[in-house]
Amino acid sequence: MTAPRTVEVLLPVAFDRALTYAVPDGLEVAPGDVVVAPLGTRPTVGVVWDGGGAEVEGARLKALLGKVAASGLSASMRGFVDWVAAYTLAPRGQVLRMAMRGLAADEGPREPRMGLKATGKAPGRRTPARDKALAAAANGETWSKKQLAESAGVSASVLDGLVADGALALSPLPPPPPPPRPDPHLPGPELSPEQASAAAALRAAVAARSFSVTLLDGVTGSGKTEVYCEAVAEALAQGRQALVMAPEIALTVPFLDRFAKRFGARPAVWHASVGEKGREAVRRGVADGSIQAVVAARSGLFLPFRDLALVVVDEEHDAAYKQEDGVSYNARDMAVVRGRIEGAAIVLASATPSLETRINAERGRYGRLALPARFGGRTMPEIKAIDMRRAGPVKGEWLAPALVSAVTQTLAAGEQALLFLNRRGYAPLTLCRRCGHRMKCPHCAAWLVEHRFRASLVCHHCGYTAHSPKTCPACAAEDSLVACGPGVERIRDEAVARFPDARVAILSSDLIGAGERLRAELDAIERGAVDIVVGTQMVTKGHHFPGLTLVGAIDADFALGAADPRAAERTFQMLQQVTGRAGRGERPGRALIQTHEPDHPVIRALAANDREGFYRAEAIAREAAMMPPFGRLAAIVVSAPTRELAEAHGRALARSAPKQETVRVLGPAEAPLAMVRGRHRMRLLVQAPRAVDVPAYLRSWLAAAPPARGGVRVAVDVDPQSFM
DNA sequence: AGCACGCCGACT
DNA sequence: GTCGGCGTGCTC
Repeated sequence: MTAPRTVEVLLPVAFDRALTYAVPDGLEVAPGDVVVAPLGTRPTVGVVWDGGGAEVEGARLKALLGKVAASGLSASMRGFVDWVAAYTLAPRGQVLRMAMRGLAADEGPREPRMGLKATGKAPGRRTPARDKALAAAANGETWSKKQLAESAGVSASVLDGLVADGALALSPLPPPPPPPRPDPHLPGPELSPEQASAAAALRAAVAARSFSVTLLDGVTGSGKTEVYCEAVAEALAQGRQALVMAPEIALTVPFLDRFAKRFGARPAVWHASVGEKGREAVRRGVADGSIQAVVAARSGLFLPFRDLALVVVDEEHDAAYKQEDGVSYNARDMAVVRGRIEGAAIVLASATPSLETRINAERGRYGRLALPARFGGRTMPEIKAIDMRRAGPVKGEWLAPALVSAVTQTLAAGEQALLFLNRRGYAPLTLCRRCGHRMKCPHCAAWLVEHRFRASLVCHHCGYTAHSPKTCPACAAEDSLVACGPGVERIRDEAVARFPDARVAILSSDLIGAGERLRAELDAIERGAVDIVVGTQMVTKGHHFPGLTLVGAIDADFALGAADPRAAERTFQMLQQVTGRAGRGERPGRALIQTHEPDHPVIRALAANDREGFYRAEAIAREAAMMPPFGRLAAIVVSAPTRELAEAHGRALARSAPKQETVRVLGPAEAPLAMVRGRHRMRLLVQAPRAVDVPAYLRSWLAAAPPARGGVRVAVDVDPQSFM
């Protein structure tokens, strides 16, 4: 008797090893095939992985249950899953799960959707609603239930009644026409000479049919989208596929419309709120090649493209590319890896590239295309700092006289002003005038932020919410609690008081809950129905406000003091993005930055419009802070139900770190506790020289680390945003 | 990720 | 006496 044929199958569960299964007679399977395998008590859909079978005692071997018609995973896709799992220290099955999203287990010929058709038979009973429905259906065509109900102006239950009566019958609907394909041969927009030469370089990178990474580094308003769309056009013209990734928030209708305008059809869309049906359709289309262009959030990187020519990572600096829960990865960097595996061209686009991408470009690892000027002869906004120590407002107000007069001029000219403050709510601190008590979060080491509109105090770290108290919880004094510092709500109040005739709108993520309301506000601003916008970082995402000519940054440098090694870079990026909103329309813009540190390098670089100088200085400062040769960063994230457990395990882990002289572990003391979704979190930071294999180091560390008990969980965040 | 197994509190 | 809470560990 011969040994049974076996295959290795990876299953989409949080499990690292592929399992060995017997292949029943008559079943032919090859690596990449989607199969059904028994796992524990349940049949589970998985993928045949390659690699020789490990020895398993015959008694424990189970047999595959069957094969699924769905398109499987190519060798390069399997390689990508393996690579990401190894790099992020995630179980391979968990990464496979991401690569299987949208996979329909019952994939095969679709059953036609059923519609309704008039039979010609008269219904048993006639009512006005039934007459309307039959009149609408009288053309003899098959209608979808929803369309028939809508066009007849009756409810679906009327139609159900007619079906029961035999006047309407179920009938298969013709298959929906395939969605229109984007057409790369439509004439593109007119490009400036700079845009045209960048576009030609990107087209060439795609035409080369090989792996490359190019930073498309263009100031706000330089027309990066038009440039990378030419690269997309090249990929489409070759009959190959293009993926455009954008931070979730940017996947808005205006963005898709811009794409549609260039290519005559909307791209396929892939993000969190696309339903299961839509996902299946996109996955299938991408796998069989019928979909050539996809616009996606970070998870789109795991789609099984048949012939991927190009990945564009728009706004590559955006923190939304980093996934923190489950498999922790940065989609921007994994895009580079995927490109290397697939032999695709990668374009990283940003007006404010991340430091690491700039450095990779400077060191020649990535190519760089620069668009240093705005499109259409428009100028960059003029930026001035207001020294709040010398020319600040009186106590209790937040708008400096110079900013107030600038707003006055702007309003008089019929233009829009934006007052930017990256702090939600009314006031970041509430304290007792009598005893000095500060309202703090019971879970985090953070102050509670007053939200006056909601009459509550909120922790912006963990979401803890309490009603605003009337008396001091420490000394019981009445009317002694005072709001300290500004949030956007407070700035709005001040703007309304200062400019009583102006129409003031507020734009912050607090509005997101009411998505409809946010859209209405954005529309109003775009139409010019708003004079002053008070907003958080939200305003930098996606939308264009052509009438905006003045930006005032209220508290520009408040984040600069933070211990975050990226504080300067983040602040510079944020202020560049915000000030870059001014003057995108017909009229030139300007920006005023209120600061207490006018001599800070970030503020000086902004005011001098010295982008290059800032990047150069910051790169040197960052290297110094990392103490060369240390460069790469990783974090071990400990989470636990209680603060004590998180701290105890964090300390135990730090003690157990392998003593490698070339790796530095920064202990729990340097990384403050936070609470996220009801769990206390602690981060241990790891610094290592570039030559060290960080994932391997972490793997060996965790293998020997004290076991996590009592609900403690340990996750690894190999920070790819480093100088690799 | 599921799902079973296991060991402690309030119910028919 | 059991039903069921979710902590722990396994999955060919």
